[in-house]
Amino acid sequence: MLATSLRTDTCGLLRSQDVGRTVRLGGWVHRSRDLGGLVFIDLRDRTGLVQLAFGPAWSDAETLRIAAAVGVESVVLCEGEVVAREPERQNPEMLTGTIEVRVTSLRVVGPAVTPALPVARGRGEKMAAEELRLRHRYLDLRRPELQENLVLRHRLLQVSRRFLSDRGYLELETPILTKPTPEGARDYLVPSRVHPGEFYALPQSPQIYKQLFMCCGFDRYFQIARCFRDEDLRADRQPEFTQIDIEASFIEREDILSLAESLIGALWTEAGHTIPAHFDRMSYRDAMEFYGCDRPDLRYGLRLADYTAVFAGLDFAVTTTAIASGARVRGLIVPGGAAWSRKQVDELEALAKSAGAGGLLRVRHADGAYDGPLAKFLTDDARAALALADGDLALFVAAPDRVSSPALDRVRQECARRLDLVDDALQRFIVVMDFPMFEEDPATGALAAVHHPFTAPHPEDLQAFPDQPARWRALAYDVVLNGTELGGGSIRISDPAMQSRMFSLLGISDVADQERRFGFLLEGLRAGAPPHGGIAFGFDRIAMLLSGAPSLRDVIAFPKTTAARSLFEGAPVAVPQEDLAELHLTVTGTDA
RNA sequence: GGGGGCGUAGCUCAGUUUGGUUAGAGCACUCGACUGUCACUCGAGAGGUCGCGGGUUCGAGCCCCGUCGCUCCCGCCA
Repeated sequence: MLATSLRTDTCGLLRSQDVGRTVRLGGWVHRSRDLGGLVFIDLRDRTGLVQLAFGPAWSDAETLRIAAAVGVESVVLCEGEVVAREPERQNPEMLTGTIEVRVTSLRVVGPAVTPALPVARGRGEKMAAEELRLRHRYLDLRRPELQENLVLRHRLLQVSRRFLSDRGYLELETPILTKPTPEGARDYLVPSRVHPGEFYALPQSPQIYKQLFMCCGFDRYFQIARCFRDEDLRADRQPEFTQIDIEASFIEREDILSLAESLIGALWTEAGHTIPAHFDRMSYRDAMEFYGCDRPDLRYGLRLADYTAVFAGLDFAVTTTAIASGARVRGLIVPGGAAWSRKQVDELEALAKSAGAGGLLRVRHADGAYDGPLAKFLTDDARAALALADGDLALFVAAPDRVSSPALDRVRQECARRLDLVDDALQRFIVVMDFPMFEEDPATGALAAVHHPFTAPHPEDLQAFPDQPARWRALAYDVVLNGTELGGGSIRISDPAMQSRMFSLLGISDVADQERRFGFLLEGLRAGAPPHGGIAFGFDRIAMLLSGAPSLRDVIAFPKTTAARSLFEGAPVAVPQEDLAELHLTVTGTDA
């Protein structure tokens, strides 16, 4: 399939059945071994490696001379015969190890300077520093590991397209030059040359456009969409990233979720995994109550529980004061945790404190005795209620839920890590749903959208608490795997009056302001909008998980550093004054 | 914006704790030898702005101050 005018075959696919054939190959010199009279070259292309053999019995003197002299990473064309290797000369570590190509002619068509970092690594040899790998990406991307990652990425993209297209979803494109949105993440701005002082923004997501597609009747849309957010980076966060963006009309929540389950199933299948056809649903409320976070890792237990009743009657100021002020005492019981040293438990407390908790209460039960600062305050009833088994460590936070949840989440994760409870082979998918519509700023009381301002409120809550939006749940949902959010979406607001009310609740109460900022959505909704909703998956993150890569940078061909720079091509850069002038821009605040 | 880690030969690292002769090793590279290697082997050689700038000192890779880059985390990411 990959044969061309210059080659008959590719390196990595040659096998014993090719013995006797005369082949032409092209590739990169991966490694070479010059034994004097004999020369061996491992030739590499994207399909793998094959050993080229050069010897006086079949290669002429000039071919031998070239083979001995060619440097690694040079590109060569060769012709020769595929020969079976004698059993003792086979290399079981190579897929092509039962054969070799006895080369009769060799041409160096792309001589290479000595590579700045090694492409072929010896066993156990470390990779070059990531800074250098990014600086010399043209070499780093030659490594089979990264090639495999990008090939898997390609296959996942094709599976996504085929899957969605087969189900009637249309791949529709949306603009890259869009309108700035003051909400959410910072925009990347693009100055307009023809309109002085005006700017486009790169899209944070195609959200509004895909809703407009629904208003237009396209009914089912998808896009492998590049999105841009000008926020600080992480190992799993890049300034430009790819989403599988989906929207559909005349659907309800479960329609989208079952589509999501099937799509995830198709992607995981492509990567060689078998996963359940159905993901358990969990309410946001339960996720926070039992795991302290909205994307719990269910590969292990250590569930949180409410121990307020146990502490209510105790003569212990820390908990009684907290309970009196309306807080709860929540915590978890860690089997085996009693073996940890004072210092190890202190480290857990430090973790809880770094998440905002005032402290971490602890009591352990070992050799029939209760131990720890809390132990002497525990009555017999309290001990019975806790029901600690021998070897258990119990950890508590007495604080409002908004404090205890993140603190206990961190503690739970660290305990699981220490006890080696995290089974990497498990894939625990869940759908978290019924998120609150808004989160309240504790200082100002201002409402902010938990998902985004186009998410529909739960109809039950609209009915029950029409004037208490802080109590509304949203028709939003996240797909979560092992503590990682793979994607999320919602049923959207299709009623323009409701959408206008949403903007008001979020502080954009001026109608003219709403029209100026979101008029193009409101107009679309007013023109007749079907019930619709959708979901978007973080494609890079999925590719990262399925390839086993430790960083998003390993599944993106030319990624940015954590300072949002491209070390390879060198971006961003300063531009000449005259280019700025044409864009009506002046740069201030730099020393240049 | 804040905190942690790292920065020494083309690459990976040692040396920094306790300042002291000419800064070392492996791989890669150059030259030489070698007809069955597959991380070939053996011999020889070349290769250094110890990230950068300043300071302390008789003397700094090592101590101090500043700064740059990469990275991990917090904030941020509707």
